[in-house]
Amino acid sequence: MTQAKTAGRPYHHGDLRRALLAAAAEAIEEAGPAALSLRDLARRAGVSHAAPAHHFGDKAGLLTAFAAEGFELLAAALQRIWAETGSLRELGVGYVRFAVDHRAHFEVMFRPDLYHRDDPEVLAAGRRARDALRVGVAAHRPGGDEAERVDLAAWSMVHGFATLWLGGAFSEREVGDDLEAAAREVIRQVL
Amino acid sequence: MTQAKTAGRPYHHGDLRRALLAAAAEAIEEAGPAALSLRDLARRAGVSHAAPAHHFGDKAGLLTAFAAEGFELLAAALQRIWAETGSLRELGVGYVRFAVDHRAHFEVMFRPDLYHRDDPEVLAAGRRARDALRVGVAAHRPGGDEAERVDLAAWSMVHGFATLWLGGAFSEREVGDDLEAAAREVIRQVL
DNA sequence: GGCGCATCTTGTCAATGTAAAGATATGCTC
DNA sequence: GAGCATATCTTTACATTGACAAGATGCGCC
Repeated sequence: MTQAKTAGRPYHHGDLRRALLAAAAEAIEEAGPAALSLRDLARRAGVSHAAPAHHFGDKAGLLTAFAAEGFELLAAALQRIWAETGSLRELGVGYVRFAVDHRAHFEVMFRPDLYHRDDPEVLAAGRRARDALRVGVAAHRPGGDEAERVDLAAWSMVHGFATLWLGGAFSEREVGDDLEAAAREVIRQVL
Repeated sequence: MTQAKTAGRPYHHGDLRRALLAAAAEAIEEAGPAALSLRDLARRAGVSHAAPAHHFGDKAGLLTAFAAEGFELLAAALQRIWAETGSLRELGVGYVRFAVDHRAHFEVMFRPDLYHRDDPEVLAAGRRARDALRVGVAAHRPGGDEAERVDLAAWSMVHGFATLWLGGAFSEREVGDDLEAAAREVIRQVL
């Protein structure tokens, strides 16, 4: 027979890899990375529970690809912002904006115990994102050790702000509900 | 019979709750919170696989207690530092130091999808830690909105630095191997 | 001395990750 | 266009886990 038990479903999905990564984003946004289940992703994509293994090996393999995708997205977003505004502050706001808009990716990217941290693609994508941040600081404070320290401080700042916001650590009284406004005020403190 | 199958093990552990929390710290330091297994903790403590459920209900319950313990430890550490030095910078260094010295606790505390975020004990302990940070900023920059913004910036900064350090996001070239020195330099940027 | 209750064990079940082996489609070669 | 190698997906199976229920044990209190 040419059809599986579920009528209308072809034996070959066609674009399963992409579908699984999209399903992962959904699932993680709903319940966090800890609750992620490969079998649930397979169900969402309409394939058998063992299908994901072919594309990603194991669960960590899937999250590796997911993290790499996230770093690519972040690098692209930061490069676009820098090209359009040339503003270091906007670069920082963009970093925070990315964390909130791509919450699932962000939560996996910086949790390397969930994936294969030495995978070449993740490493390369991570470097691209990191470099996209660095150009802004280099332009703002050119030269030497000073720039290096400002760079670390700026990264720490926006990363911490994004992480705390996502974790719900800020009270309403502290930050209100306007993400970008709050981020801009905080970023101003370090520039 | 008064002995379980493993000779020498009494039926009652005596201090199982504390033993399980200690085992959790070990296990999480070894493999991260995602790989934590209640049955493994039970094995480490030398009790049956269902024993943890009595003290903590379920896995999230155990992590709730673990997070609360972490916030208590953090609050105590910060209060001690403030009392001894009265320095906002040292308060920040202490925050980073805590994250590294109590890595397992820190990694759970700010991941509320792992535990019961609305548990009264966690909420209270979290507030105590938060307040311990705030006093430093209030003393350093007294009065009004400005202090509020500096407070958020300082917290974001040290939290981001600690998180990125723990995640291995910094390269050796960027920070060297001296945690406190690197933290001090970065903190200086926001004060 | 006995009773109530907290503590811990044993047994069980559904769900999950992973591996192995088989089924099906796709594309390349001739 | 026929046949075959290979990528893709399914089925089956197994060990591990979290959670629940029911029973065993012993501590403390009257």
